[in-house]
Amino acid sequence: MTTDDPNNDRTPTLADVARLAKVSTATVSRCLNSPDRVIEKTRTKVLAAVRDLGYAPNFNARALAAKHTNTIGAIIPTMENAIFARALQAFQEELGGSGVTLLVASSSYRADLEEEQIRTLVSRGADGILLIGYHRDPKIYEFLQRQGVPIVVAWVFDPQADVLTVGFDNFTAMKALADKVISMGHRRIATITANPEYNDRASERLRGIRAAMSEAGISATDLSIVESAYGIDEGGKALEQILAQPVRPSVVMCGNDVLAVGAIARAKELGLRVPEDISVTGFDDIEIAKISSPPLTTVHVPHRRMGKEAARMLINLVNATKDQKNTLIETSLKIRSSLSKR
Amino acid sequence: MTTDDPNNDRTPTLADVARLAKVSTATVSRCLNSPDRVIEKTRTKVLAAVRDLGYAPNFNARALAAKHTNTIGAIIPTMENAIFARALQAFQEELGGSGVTLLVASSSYRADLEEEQIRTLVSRGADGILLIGYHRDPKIYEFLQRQGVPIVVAWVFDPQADVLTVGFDNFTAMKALADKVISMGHRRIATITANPEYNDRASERLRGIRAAMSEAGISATDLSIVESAYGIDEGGKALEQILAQPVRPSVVMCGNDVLAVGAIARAKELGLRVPEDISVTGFDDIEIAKISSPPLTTVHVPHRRMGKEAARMLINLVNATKDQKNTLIETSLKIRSSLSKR
DNA sequence: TTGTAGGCGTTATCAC
DNA sequence: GTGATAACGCCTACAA
Repeated sequence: MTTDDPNNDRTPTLADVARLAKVSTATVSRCLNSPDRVIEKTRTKVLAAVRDLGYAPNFNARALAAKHTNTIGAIIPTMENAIFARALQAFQEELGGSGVTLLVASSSYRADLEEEQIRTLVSRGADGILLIGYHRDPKIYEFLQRQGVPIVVAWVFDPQADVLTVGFDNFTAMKALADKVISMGHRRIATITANPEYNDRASERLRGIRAAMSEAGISATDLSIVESAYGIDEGGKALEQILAQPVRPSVVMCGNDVLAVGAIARAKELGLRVPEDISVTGFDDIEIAKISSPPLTTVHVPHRRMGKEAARMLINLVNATKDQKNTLIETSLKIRSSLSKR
Repeated sequence: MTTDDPNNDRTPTLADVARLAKVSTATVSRCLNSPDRVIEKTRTKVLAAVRDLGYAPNFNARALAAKHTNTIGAIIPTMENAIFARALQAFQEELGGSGVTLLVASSSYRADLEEEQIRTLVSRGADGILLIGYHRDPKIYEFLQRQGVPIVVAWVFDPQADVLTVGFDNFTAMKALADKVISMGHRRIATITANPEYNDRASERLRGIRAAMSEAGISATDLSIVESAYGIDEGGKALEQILAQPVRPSVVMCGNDVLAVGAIARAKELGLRVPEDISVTGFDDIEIAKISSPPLTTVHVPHRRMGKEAARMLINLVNATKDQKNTLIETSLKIRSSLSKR
């Protein structure tokens, strides 16, 4: 065998294909990327060589030369939650339909990890990035802008923001639920929320509850707040904290459905009846809300629609097809039996 | 400005850093990759330049030159299921601890998509890949081997397989549960399962039920099988199919917990009491199993441990640290009140 | 310890 | 329609 015999065991390259098909590497490249720019006969010849060699293009080399990757990244707080998973699935489906592949990372709700992952995604050449929630170090937005990587922020709707958002108004949505709760006679309210300091969805929802109470003339001191990580067990523990307080609330408004079903389960374990002894509400309307017993009163969020819309916006943004605008996703109240009159 | 003025708006490169720090690109590269191979003084100088420019290495260029990416890929059937999410989270945590980043893709339980994603991961230069389940076209294994990309297969334990596996024995685990079910007096059994043809976990579990029945001298005709996609609603629909059959079974053994809670919810909606009128079992022991009402009898699978172990094996495999061997993850029965004596 | 220079596999700009 | 050939940004012998 001569030195430049292509038939050794390293993975085949464009050059190998070109040699076998007796054309130039440029032609092979064209066959793969814009087949119509090459004559039928040579195309079949090249494609045959591709198949014979089991050639697969080297993505990194391609990205390096082409300066785009047909890849969009997404950073979600966690995969261990149907909420994000559902939206992400729709996001991916929509992307796939346009031939772009998705790169996912999860930040575990940690700002430092998220920042790291943003840099990773950028250095990997993501053509665009999906982020959850608006609140983060301004430097990150500057960085992204400098790098020329377009982003879309989901889960919030904010026409004021200087980035594109797709989502709903967390304040209004939770306020609507709180209005309903109050209209049913509840005065002493407890809430289980994520740390609102670094989570704008959580802080807006909390603000919604406060606004509703204030409007109804209920003292802010009648709201007791427990912060908790998201999780079923965590919801249960938070409920225990609430019950340990001197005055028992008549309703517990939870930051999401996962916390809520955890709270319900624990309440029942402790011998309380839901909703007779204590009402519970959630947020998101994921599948467990329906099968919970009692079924959960919650705010319905069309996650799949949001994911799909985010993908559409991002694709258009990357292609600079046209000016995109913020898009509002409508939410609605889902009243089920975990909430009853006081 | 001269033509080679670095101070324009394209993103900075190694060369820019080198110029600013007045060293060669090789030195900059070394500073970043093996800092100890360069003297303190020049290192600080270089690092300062890196910061000033906001330089971030181009991942694709690095991968192209270095021929490895410090990246491991994982393809899971779906993200919309806590089962995989939980294992994947642990997988990622373990990888992160070793400085390797994770690339995730989800195949939607479709063999064709999975194959495509495997090729994508390979062409992106993944140093190793995690796959779920052993059953797939042998050509894929050949391809992976030719490309020199090591893999680990999770969710199954099979010492016979010619690839590394980490998981449990689906047959034995489900048989143990079926043994228990039968010991409680059940004779007419129904099962809701994923299509066993392309899902070796499902087919092994089904085989486990059959073996237990056979050992107990129960006719195979006393098993009624309903195939279903995984999902809460799907579980409910499958239960309806079961109830529509002439003879009602006394127990429904589900392929996973998600199907099981869906079946329970639907049964209750239809006025049946669980377990008095019909018992239900699951598989996996995810969080909803505990909060289901009644709580779900199921097979406990330590998903996080499995994910962590998979990461460890893959890292060692990539580094060729030492010979890896198949590792067995122990499962256990979780008996809760959704199963009662016949 | 540091610098020089060739190469990694593609794409894209030119000619022809 | 096709073929040379120069980038793309980084790593890594090899030399100094």
